Amino acid sequence: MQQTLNNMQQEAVLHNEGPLLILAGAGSGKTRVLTNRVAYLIKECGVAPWKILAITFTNKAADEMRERVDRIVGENSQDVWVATFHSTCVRILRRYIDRLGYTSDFSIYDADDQKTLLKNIFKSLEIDTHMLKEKNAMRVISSAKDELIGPEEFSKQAADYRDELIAKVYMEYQRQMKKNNALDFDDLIVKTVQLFDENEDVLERYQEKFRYIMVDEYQDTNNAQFRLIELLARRYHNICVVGDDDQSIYKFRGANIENILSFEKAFAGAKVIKLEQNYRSTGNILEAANSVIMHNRGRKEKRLWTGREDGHKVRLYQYDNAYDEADAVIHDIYGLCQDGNYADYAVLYRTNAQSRLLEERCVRLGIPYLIVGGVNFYQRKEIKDILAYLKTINNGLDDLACKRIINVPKRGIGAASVGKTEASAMAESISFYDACKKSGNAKIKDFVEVIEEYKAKVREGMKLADLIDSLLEDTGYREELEQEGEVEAETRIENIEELKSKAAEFENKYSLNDDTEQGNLLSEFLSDVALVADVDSFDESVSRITLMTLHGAKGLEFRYVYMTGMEEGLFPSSMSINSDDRSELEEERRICYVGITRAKDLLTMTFARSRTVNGETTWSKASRFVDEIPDEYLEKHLLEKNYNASSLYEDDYGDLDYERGKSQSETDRYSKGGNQFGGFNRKAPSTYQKASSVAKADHLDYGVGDTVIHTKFGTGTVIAIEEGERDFEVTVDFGDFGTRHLFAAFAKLQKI
DNA sequence: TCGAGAATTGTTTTT
DNA sequence: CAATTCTCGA
Repeated sequence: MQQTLNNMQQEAVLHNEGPLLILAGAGSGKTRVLTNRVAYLIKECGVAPWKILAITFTNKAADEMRERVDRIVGENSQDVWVATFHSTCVRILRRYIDRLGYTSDFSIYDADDQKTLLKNIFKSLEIDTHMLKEKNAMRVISSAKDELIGPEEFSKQAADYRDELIAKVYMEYQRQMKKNNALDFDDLIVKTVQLFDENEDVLERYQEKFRYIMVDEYQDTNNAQFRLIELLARRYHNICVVGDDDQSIYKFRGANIENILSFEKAFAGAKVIKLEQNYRSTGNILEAANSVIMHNRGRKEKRLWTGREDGHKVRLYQYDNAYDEADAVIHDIYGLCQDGNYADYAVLYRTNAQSRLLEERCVRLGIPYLIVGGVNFYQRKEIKDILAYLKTINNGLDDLACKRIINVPKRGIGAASVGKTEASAMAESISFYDACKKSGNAKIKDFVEVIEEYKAKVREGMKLADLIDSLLEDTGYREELEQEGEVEAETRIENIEELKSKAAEFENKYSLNDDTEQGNLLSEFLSDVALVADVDSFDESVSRITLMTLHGAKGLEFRYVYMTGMEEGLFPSSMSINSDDRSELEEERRICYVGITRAKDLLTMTFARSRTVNGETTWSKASRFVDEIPDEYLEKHLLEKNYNASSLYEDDYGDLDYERGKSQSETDRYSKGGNQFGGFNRKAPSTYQKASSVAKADHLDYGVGDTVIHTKFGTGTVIAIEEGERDFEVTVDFGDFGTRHLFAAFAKLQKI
């Protein structure tokens, strides 16, 4: 990053009063501008830190920003309110939500919870899921909320039978949410807007508090979020938003590029500053990005430039199938990474499902990796169970949480008893938990007793970690897990331990904080946990390859980036290709643009002729986005023979540089155990760099026939050791885990 | 009440 | 293909 601010950046920093729209291209130093702006406001303009609000998209971005502000401003910089939209709203709501008829210990429902609730609603409304699927209903309701359309209004607008049905579901959904004293992610924004709309005094308080407002990743805001900041900034107009229309990739979540245009309308006289100098990528990478994004029509004209050297051309590789692709990419990284710092490498893909193959290769080669995305820590079963206990203790109105754990671990309370209690709750219109209290069922009584006991413990100020611990013992949860046995239970217990330490950490932070906005500890902890995204815990200081979706990579940068699965139908997705809405394809192109611009030094794009999707083998050609990059920026490595449909049944593999094993039919590749993955002992791909012996040991302290232990696979027997140029390649039979080829330096095998 | 096996369903992307 | 949901027998 450059030492001083360029002219445009400086102008943005110095413009401290009145509305400001910064159109910041990828890698143009927008975070730097934002942080410097905060510093300038505090140090030069004498603005009190607590009057500044900076809204980011992820917690990670918020932490990063806070850290950087700390570094420049020092001292009372922690008074600057840096948070995501969602956590900002939670903090406001915890304080004032009673005005809307909820209580401040409200629960936050994630997608799973929403789905459970919807399922119940579908059942009670007797909706045939062939007519309408929960998921669709959820999507429609969510986008209605993004547009601040409530159930009543939605009902009025309903155009057809399906809409009317959804309106009914929406209505019931909101009713139940209220009854459970719960809000979903969308509600957090919607309810805050509603709070402001209906309570002039509250709005005024926050307008006064937040005299200076900054919004990062502005292109990702949806209408509700736009409305929120518009309300807050209405009084003083000191609002600065930073965004890039080319990086708007969350349309499916309601993000509205139009917000960039409406900004100038909503805030008259807004100053607009463009940042077009890129400080991140080499010339070739940037030109590739420019040439791709040029094909979009709905965009503000701009062209990024860089002062950096041209660098290596963008490498393009074609492989026969997805297995080869994964294999080659990971091998390539292994070959390229001479300094052992794998944190410089990211492998990106369009869909989470693609991570599996890549992960497998990393495990096999013993190369450290981290998958970001997929299943969030907090949505694992065991964690959600514990959290449901905490929610039940904290918010007796949360029926969902209570029902989740009433028979976990098994207490012999089955569906029948639950149904009976549910009915009586309904009849008396009380919460499920209150109905439990009144229940005559002895087992349910025992359950209630446990919860009551813990409510008392919380009141007495028991530490969160201790609370979880004793919960595990008292309920027999730990015991049940242990009986379940073996490896599974162990990782689950480890996860719970992890949760305990996070709880302890949170409690420490909490007790140090004397913020007036904070409510009770348990509520705060639960909402903190609910709003954590997987990217948030991503730590770039650890040496490991990062595997994630292109969406997940937004806002990050890596020296080496691999964009995999560059195939028509996958990326751009077939959905967007078949859609008659051109903008869907443009969104895909923006995703591609985001991916390309993550790379600092070297970008590699790969695609495969065939790939298994949904258990079916599909054949595809290169993504159109690849074709949109002129040859002058590309270094192509294509297979010699192009696939065509007529040669499907011919021997199409003869000219490849490796043997394709006869037994490797599409179907038995996935069979468990054994070393059935083909292609490993083929000639290394041409990208496989000359090996150096950085990590290579001069000898191994085990030999053929020895029993060794591996951290992931457990114990195994060494079958063969081959001395490669760069490292020893060891073949080990791990029994259940099959036979594996491993690099000795990474596998860290230990003789036992 | 609960587990095992059968049937069904699905794929973008996520705060 | 895999994950989730459904169904049926004990």
